[in-house]
Amino acid sequence: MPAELAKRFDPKPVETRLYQAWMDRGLFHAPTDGTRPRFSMVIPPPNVTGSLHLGHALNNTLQDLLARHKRLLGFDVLWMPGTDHAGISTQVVVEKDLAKRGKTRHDLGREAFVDQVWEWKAKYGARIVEQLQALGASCDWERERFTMDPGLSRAVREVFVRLHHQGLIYRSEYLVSWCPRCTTVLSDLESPYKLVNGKLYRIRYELVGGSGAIEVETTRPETLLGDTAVAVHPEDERWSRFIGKRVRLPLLGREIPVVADTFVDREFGTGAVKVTPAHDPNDFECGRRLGLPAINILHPDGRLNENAGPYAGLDVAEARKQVVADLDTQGLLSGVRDHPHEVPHCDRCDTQVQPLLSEQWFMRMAPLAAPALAAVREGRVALHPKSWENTYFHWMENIRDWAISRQLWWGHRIPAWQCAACSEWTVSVEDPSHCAHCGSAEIAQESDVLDTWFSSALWPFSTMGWPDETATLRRFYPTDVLSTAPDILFFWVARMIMMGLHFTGELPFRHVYLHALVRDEQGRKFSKSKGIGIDPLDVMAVYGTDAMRFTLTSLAAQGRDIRFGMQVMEGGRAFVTKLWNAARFALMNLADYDPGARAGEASLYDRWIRHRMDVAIADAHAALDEFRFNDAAQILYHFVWGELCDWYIELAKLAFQGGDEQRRRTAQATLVAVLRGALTALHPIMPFVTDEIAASLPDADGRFLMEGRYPERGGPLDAESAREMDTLVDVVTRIRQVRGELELPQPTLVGVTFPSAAEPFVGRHAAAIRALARAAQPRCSDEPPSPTASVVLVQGWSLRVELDDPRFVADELRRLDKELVRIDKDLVLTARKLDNPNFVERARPEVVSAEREKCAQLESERNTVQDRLAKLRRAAGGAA
RNA sequence: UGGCACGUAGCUCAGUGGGAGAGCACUACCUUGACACGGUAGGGGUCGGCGGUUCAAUCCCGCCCGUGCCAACCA
Repeated sequence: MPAELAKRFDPKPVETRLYQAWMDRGLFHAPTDGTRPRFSMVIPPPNVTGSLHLGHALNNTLQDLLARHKRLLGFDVLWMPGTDHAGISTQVVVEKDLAKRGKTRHDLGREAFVDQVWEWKAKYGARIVEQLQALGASCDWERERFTMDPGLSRAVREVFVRLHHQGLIYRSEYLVSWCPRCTTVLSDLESPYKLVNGKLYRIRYELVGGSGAIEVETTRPETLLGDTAVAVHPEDERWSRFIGKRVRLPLLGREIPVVADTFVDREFGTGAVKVTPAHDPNDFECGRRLGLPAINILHPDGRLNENAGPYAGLDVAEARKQVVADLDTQGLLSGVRDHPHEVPHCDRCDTQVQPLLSEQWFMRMAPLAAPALAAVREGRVALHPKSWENTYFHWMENIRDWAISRQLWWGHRIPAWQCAACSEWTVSVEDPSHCAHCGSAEIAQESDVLDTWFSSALWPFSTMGWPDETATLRRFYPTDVLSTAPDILFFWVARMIMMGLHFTGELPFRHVYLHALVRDEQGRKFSKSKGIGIDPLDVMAVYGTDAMRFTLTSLAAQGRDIRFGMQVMEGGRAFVTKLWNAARFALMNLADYDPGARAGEASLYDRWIRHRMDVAIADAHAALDEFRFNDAAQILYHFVWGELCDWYIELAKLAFQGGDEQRRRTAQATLVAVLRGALTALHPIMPFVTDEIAASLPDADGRFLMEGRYPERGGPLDAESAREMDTLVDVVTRIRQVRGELELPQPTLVGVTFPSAAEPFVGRHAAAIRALARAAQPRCSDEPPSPTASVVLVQGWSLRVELDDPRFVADELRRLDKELVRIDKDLVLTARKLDNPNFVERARPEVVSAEREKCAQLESERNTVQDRLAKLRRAAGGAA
């Protein structure tokens, strides 16, 4: 029995109720013993400290769309959800919390602090999951994973140990990017460059023995405390006489050599550069080449250490001020100028990163990158949009070793133990009791943890139980699609490909969809720190989740960012409402619908709308196959609004209001079928409103849309029927145009006269023409038109709209003049082409003949219009 | 600095080697029994600029300008 639908759709209660019902029914759970085809994805695990932002909303809407789409195609779908432990972010959050109580993590000690983080996670970690659920995400929550779960932690250890044994993980002293606030090393990717209004200081280094000085320029004068050389270009004549001599380091008085190295840019500054191997990447390389010592002047917390002599204890900024002042008073500062330049900053806390020499664990990337590069190059993994592949190649070809250790407490502690007796490392999955090298029991585990991305790189298989050969892994790995933000292409996607290939021998996914960046109305990137952003939960509260999902989907064009302001939501909401109202109309007319009754022969209108639905759904599927989400949304929007509502429902009213019982029954059957088809097709984009409506349809059987299938295609619409429907649409549209152009008062019923050749057509569609064009009963006659008629050409017929009022003659003359101008304009363009012998000879024949046809058509129209104009003018003149 | 995108109606954006499209906004008319978050019609664009290829360029190519992303970065 059809239920009544409320006058307005109220999203909130429906969303809560339906989501719970879907969960209760277990619709999101993917069985491992299924026999149907399978489809799987892993969610990009959001940061456990995070909350849903619009980028997540977009990405997860699209993934949910794919998941539901595949279910409707009959796949067993696994969408694996979970969160990651976000080492630095989470630790920072909990530390801030502690700071409010005047404590640091060191007050608690490692173990107690980690307990504290787990507590925090238990309390707030579910927030992001709840938000995903509010979005409608149909993840298999029974399988939810966290990167620090025992199973995933075991996978991390397993991978670390295997890579270490394979020589792909090593420990080494290296110049790393160091965040003094977080007191940890950062990877290159975690330290983006930002423009800083720095200064360039010119400093004199006096030659030992006193015959002159070398001037160098630097943006970080305080690093001179760690200088171990001054370098010049070997072929630089200005400085060649200094090479091999020694200069006196200002302030500290240390003697350091002048060396030659080709890395020096002769064009820059004085052409001489101070060398600080412990605190600058270029200098580090130079120092290695020339065997220079490296003097570390920094404490991990960013203050200067004892090597800085009198400056020890100052932080970098203070030291810089002091050093500059001292240089100045000693007359060694010969210039200062502004020098804006790019300096790496900590991705998490925005502190300036300090290059620092330290012992770290590294992963050797080149051997892992090679097969991952080949996989994309050979198309075994496809990136969408394809334009990202170049970026991927470039990065992978120039890949550098990955610093994987982090000086944090929250994360996967590195499974390596150093022996107090022999200093060797023992690396093992199980905690060892003694040194593998000398047997000593005095071993201590490395205190560092692994970069969070190390565990994320294993996500597609660690979530499925690897290294065990689980049923889930067998059935759902490798996955089909990964959808994610382009800014983590290297952080995450590339590393997953490398790890997947290395450890499972398979690519972790076939397709990578890199979604658009969501910006605000001014085109700015959303940013937590700058307070720029729209909370998707606010959007959902105001407009409804379906409206937001639809809007985001319709804006998700490949290769383009999304500018999102609240007002772009209006369209999505209007569409939800339109669908709702169409359903209300249907239900009003389905009160006595009998699903069991044999439907009679379908009318042209019935067959047409079913066909249009088939086409729309097929087109939408083709769009989804190519990740053209916006096209899919637009195709279905146009079908529902522009065809179902604008035409079919208006035509169905005739069947419902007329007295023909058989026509009414077939229209009912068609309406139910088409509405259910439209709801099913839209369900992946707008799951809530569609399921809510579907449950009210008279053919509802208690199952949710997701448990069903897309409608099966009917036969094609025969050409003659298609043409007839086109003609009807044209006729109605042309009459409406005349009404509009002549500004006829809306309630006026106009008379319409067709040529007698149109009699069969008019006989079949008189009711439709009357209703849709607001016309009186159409007539058929070949008599010449009366002077007050407006004549339009449609599908070869000369159609008359009877105005019956001489006042409209002037309007009609104006309308015909306008028409003539348009025709003439087109005619000139066409004639110009046809007069060009090159066109006639070289253009494709079908183009030429089409042009000829058009020309003939235009000429005939022109004659008719001119003829009509002449007659009207004569009549008007005669009357005057 | 290099690579890659993008620049189309007032706004947000589709699109294509053979007469420029949608939604919103705007104008006019319409409170017709699904819907004013609506209906019908209409106005509005040298498709960033300059060259080139072509019978034909908004589309292909080159250069330039503007915007963005990615990568690198000279101390």
